[in-house]
Amino acid sequence: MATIKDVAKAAGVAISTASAAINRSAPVSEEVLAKVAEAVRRIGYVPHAAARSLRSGRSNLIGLVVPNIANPWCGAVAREVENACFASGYTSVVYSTGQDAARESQVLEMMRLQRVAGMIVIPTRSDAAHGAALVNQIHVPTVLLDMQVEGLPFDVIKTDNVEAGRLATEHLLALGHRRIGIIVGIPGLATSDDRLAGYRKAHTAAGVEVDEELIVTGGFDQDIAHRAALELLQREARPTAIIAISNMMTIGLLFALRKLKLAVPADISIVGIDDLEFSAILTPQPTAVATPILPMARLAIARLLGQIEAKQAPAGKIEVHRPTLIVRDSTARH
Amino acid sequence: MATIKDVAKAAGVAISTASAAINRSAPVSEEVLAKVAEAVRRIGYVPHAAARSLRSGRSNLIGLVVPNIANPWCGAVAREVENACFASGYTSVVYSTGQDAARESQVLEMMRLQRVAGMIVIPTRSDAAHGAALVNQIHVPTVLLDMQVEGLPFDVIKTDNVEAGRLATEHLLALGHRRIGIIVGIPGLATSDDRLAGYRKAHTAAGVEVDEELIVTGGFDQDIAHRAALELLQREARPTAIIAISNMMTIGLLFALRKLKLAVPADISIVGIDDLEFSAILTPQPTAVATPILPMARLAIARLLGQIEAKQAPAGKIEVHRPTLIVRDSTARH
DNA sequence: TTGCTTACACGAAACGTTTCGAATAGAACC
DNA sequence: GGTTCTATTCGAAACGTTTCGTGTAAGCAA
Repeated sequence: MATIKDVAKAAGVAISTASAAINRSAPVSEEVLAKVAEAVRRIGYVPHAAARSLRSGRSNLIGLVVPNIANPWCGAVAREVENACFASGYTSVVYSTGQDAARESQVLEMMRLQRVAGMIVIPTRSDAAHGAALVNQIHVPTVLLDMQVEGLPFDVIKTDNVEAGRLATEHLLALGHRRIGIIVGIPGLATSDDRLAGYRKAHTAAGVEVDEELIVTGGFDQDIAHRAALELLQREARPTAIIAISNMMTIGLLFALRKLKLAVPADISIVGIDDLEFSAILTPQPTAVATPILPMARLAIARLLGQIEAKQAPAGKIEVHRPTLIVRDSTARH
Repeated sequence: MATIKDVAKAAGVAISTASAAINRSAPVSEEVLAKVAEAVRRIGYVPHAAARSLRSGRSNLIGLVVPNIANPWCGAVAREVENACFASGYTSVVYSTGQDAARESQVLEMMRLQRVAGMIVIPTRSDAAHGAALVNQIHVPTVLLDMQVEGLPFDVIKTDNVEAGRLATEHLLALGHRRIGIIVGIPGLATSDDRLAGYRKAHTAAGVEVDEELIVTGGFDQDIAHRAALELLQREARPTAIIAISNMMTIGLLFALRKLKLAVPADISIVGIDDLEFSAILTPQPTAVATPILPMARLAIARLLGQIEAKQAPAGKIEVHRPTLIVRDSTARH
């Protein structure tokens, strides 16, 4: 494959001159500029990113660490990141953690191997122990998306998860529901815990006592949430409404309802947190608390690129975006 | 950041010995092996992928070029590719083309810049002109997924799209439908053309004439398909059944039906090509022709890695996977 | 013309690896 | 004890860039 040496030879200039012409990194005469450009075109020269990054010490790789790239929610983030990277001459490399801390550690190691210039990370855990482990593994500008990690000094872009849980619950309480089930994810995970906290907060505000029995753990997967929902729905004293705290969990819940032939919202009301892109074609259309994932993703990558280019340290700033309740047909008065 | 030089110094050996010990690329005594391993651990050394690939001429990057990573279908492919890459010490870099040839060209240029070891490409076009353009841009082992490109000498892993179109149509014809609409994607694109060909084939086999008016072009996007579906559905002489040839198009179609308050399958029957993962929670559950995307993706990456490691040339083999009809509730006798 | 500046072009070093031929040391053989 | 072999270790070159200190010719002021 053609190298810059070939370009230099073809253009009849020194290698360093060719480099300067290609990168416009030093003054070069119009004449030489044209000769080099022509040579590049003729030879079909494309610089070698690895060599470039090795010498310059600057990488053009941006790491994206998500729970699961097959999840459309993550896909949307990836798309935004990819777009922004492309526009700025970076290339994104994506890895999925499967929401598993050990795997996350391996993935971060890979990122280190590739010497990414910076990372956007949706973490697997949010506790201090996890933060302590991670702080030694991350040596590049990083922006945490969707979730804060205790003790990690990076910028965070997240949703107000307490508010998200509160909005969903408040809506159901206002409709007269008093036995509201909630399927949470992994305990100890901030997104999950916070949304549950919002659930409690709404209850307190309404003066309704929380029945701890109605809080079930479902994991963030569709399958596990599905099983948890089945269990919850088949109890003697069934809740009159259920909240699922993530998109995949909502699908699992809807599947369980379908299986048990329960009518929504006649038999039971449903609220999902995180909206489903295809909710318009569901029957009934699910009431949901939407989180502004696209703007958040865009902001995250913009922040990251800013930190990389300006070599400015992260402010450790936590930016919280407001979720919004979208009332549709899956919730009714009780 | 620590380099192999630091490791060598810490272990009290030469750089080349350290390299040999780390990579097990040459015989090294047990004693030195242990010393080097210990040094690596203590210093926290992680090799520099760029330097390594520069010197060795081998890259550990695998390129994945898809229409749109936010599309769950592509996400599923990405996940499989990522998994296989991870297991073999490669890292995948994903780029979306937006089904646009110009963008695809830019993306391939990026892949070239990164000197990927190989690529899995879901092409944007399949005609010979496109093949002629692409053949000059691709210089690494490549496997084409989902679609063949005329004149490109690579292995292809695809579905039998004619059969997919035929299965969907045959099913509807067997149910007594005679006016079957079909929303196709971009004309000239093999997946689209072939599925349409299957539609014609089924008609011929059943001795039913095709009404060309019922073939509308919708693009692969949800929005465009949605508009095309609306147009088709609001005609004087409405078809009694409609086929959508991709997952996103099916969503667009379902949305249009919902908007027009048409009952499925009472008013009209629906078949989608490519199954929707969440079809279980739709009402009615859509009859679909499923394509084995996961096995195909797994096969593609396995093939590619094989070609890269064995340095064996692609056989130019076209592997065709069978689609299967899954009858659910969206189709009824006419 | 001389001296000084400006504008550009050049050559060589360096980035962190791998690779390969050469060096060394001990073991085995005669 | 010298020679040959084997097993390991070493040193230096090379991969394709960027970067930086020098060199040089033209332009300008004196």
